[in-house]
Amino acid sequence: MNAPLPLTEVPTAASIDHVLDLHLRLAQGAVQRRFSDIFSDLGITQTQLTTMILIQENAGTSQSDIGRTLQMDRATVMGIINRLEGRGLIQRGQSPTDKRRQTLAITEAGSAMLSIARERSTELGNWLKERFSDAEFHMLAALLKRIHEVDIKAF
Amino acid sequence: MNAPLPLTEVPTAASIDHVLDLHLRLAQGAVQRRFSDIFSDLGITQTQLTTMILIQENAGTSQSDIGRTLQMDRATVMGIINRLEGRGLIQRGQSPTDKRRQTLAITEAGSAMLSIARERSTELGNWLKERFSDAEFHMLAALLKRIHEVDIKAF
DNA sequence: GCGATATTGTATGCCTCACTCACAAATTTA
DNA sequence: TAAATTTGTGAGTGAGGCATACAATATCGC
Repeated sequence: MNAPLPLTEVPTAASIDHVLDLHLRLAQGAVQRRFSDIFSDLGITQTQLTTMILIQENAGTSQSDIGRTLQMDRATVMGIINRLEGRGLIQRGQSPTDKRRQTLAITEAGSAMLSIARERSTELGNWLKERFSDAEFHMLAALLKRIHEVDIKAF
Repeated sequence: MNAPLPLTEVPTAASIDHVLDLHLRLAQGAVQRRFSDIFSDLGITQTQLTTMILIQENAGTSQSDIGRTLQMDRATVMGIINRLEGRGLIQRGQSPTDKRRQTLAITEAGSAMLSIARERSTELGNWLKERFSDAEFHMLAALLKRIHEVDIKAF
C-alpha cells in the first residue's frame, strides 16, 4: 500500500494559497463520513437533520427561511423538504397570514426520529471534541463562523 | 424580507452538540460558492483543481494515490479523472512497473489552465485571509487538520 | 386604488460528488 | 503455487446544488 501523498510537503504557491480551503474540505468530508456512520440506521443526512431541528425549534418556518439560514437555494431546500415529507417526517401546512407561504411542522414520526438523533448528535459532538480542548473547540467554531457570516453580510 | 433564523439563539442540547459541524458545513459552502464565482470562466470545481495540482506536483501518481490523499473512494476519483480527461486537461498512461496502475499526467491544455488557476487561487486565499490575522489563519488550518488527520489514523 | 416590483413555492433539467456492489487483471504474500 | 490484495472499471443510486421559468400572492411607490 502506497502512503498518501504529502500535502504540506509540496510548497508551491498555489498549494499554499488554497491550503485552508483544502483542510476545510477534508475536515468537512471527515465529519460527513462520521455522521453517516453514526446515523446510518436513521438514513438521514447532516443537512436533513439540521433542517428538521430548525423546523422543530422554529414552528411555522417556511422553506425560504430555512434557505436563508442554511445558505441554500430555494430549489435546493425544496428538494430536501420533499424528501423529508416523502418519508413522513415533516408536514407542509398553509400559513394563515400569507397565502404564498407554507408552514413547516414536524410529524409524530419526525419527532420520534429527532429524539434518537439528538442522542447520536452527542456522540458526533464527542467525536469532535476529543480532538480539542474546550478553548480550541470554541475558537474553531468562532473562526469558521467568520467565514460564512461575512459571506451573508455581502448580500 | 424575513431575517434569517437565529442559529445560536436556539440553545437546545442537540443544537449545541452539532454547532461545530454546522459551522463547518456553512463555511465550506461559503468557500465553495466563492470558488465558483472566481473560477466560473474556467468551469472547474475545488475538487478538480486540487486533483490537478496533485497530479502536476506528483508526476506519475495513480488514481488510488489521489483517493487516499483526498479521502475519496476509488470510484469517486475515477469520475473526477474521467471528467478531467474528457476535457483534455489530463492524460492517463500506463505505468512501466505495475500494469494495474495508470500514471496520470497534466496535458498542455491542463498546464495552461493551471497557470491561470494559480492566480485565481491567490484571490481566493486573500478573500479568506482578510478575515483573519496570520496567527488565526494558521491556527484555523491546524485545527481543521486535526479533524481529518485523526480520521486517517483510524484506518 | 393601481401598477410595478418582490417574494414564495414549485417544476424541470443538468451537473458534481459520493457511495455500493461486482468484476477482471495484475501483483504481492504466505 | 494458492490466497489475499491492489487497481481500475462499470452500473446503479442518491443527495445536493445550480439556473431557469412560471404562477400566485404580497408589498411598495405613486
